[in-house]
Amino acid sequence: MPRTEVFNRELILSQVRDLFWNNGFNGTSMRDLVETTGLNRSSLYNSFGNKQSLYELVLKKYQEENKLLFQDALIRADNPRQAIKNIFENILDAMLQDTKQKGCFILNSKAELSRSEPSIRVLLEKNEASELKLLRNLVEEGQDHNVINKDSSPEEFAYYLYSAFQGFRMTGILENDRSKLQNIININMAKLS
Amino acid sequence: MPRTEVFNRELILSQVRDLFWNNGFNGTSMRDLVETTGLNRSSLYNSFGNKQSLYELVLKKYQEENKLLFQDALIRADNPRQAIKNIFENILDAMLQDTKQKGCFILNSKAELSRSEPSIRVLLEKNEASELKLLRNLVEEGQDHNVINKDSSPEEFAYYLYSAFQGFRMTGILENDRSKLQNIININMAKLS
DNA sequence: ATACATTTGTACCAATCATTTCAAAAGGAT
DNA sequence: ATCCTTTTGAAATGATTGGTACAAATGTAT
Repeated sequence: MPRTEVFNRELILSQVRDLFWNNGFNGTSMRDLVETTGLNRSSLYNSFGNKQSLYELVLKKYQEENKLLFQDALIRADNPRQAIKNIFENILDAMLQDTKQKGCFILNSKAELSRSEPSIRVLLEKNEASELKLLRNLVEEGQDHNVINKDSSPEEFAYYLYSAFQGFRMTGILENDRSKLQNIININMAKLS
Repeated sequence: MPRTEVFNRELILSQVRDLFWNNGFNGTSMRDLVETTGLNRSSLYNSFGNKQSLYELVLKKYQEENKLLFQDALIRADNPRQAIKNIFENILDAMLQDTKQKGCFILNSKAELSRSEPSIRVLLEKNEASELKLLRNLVEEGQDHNVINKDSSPEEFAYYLYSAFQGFRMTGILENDRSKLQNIININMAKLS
């Protein structure tokens, strides 16, 4: 019965994500999206809704991909302390691979839209809560196994690490010297052991 | 000979700064600026140039004000280690006073414009360089006076602190619980002594 | 009071914005 | 091959964008 979509949905969403990521919501026009995806204006609206829903769609997608960065770090780790270091280094690798130095899409959204778009704020708060939870559990486990010190509570260390990750990503926007960035990781990690 | 301006230049620039700070460059229209300043469109252009120059003007202004936050911290400090703590706490106070949770104007600019506006990038790079220099000197002095440990070089600690400040400000956008934020400061400071 | 440089108010500009309209094209099911 | 639903293409919508033109108002200096 129906005619089927001819485009690669994943590819289109990646292109949309990169555009919003680089230029922000207000710095990206539907015209830009049409041009870089090669999709027709109608197809874009028909398949993904309006500009706002398109943005939320790719922000959610990015948040999921970001979670994978965390999960990969956990899988590769021998212990919780190593897992946290792996998270830092996964972020570092992502930063060095991003030659345009777009920073973190989540943080860019936070800076641009957390005050003006309640629905975006909700997405950001959910992301914060889930990251904090993961970190809290990781620290707790690490303290149980004596690979993380008990100078602060899991909750406190979690906030500290969450803050450190954000600073690390923001620093990477103007700085792409691997050794300077690695040094930041090292000092942060030193506080845990 | 000439007719003189009737408006309060400082007040106008504060209003412009707050608008750009809250909504970003692309999220703020000249119409918005006219409405909130109460100034006429012509006066705005005549006295401050176009939108871009207006933005750069208030970003520079903010960077200067931000520097005062640092200098105040130095003045109030007994030693370099205390000075760094004071910087953190000056930032904390500024964050708690800002009920709209706009974050840091410099970081918002970095997220939104560092890639698309070369002249803004230059301003941001200058700011980074001057902050790093101040922190490096502070750490060096602190190490000389044995109030900061020598686990890392002044340069390394400076980058670490610069990164920590940024993370701290970004965290404050969604979080305004004083004790949670104070806790982040405490853990960061613990790494120095 | 007159002259004059500057600021201000109003109106306007073309370009771009997000979104919609609607007919044409397309492809799977019968 | 025909039907039918969906995806497309092109054009147009009204609103808003940043910026300008120009005359009127204004205040200082003479």
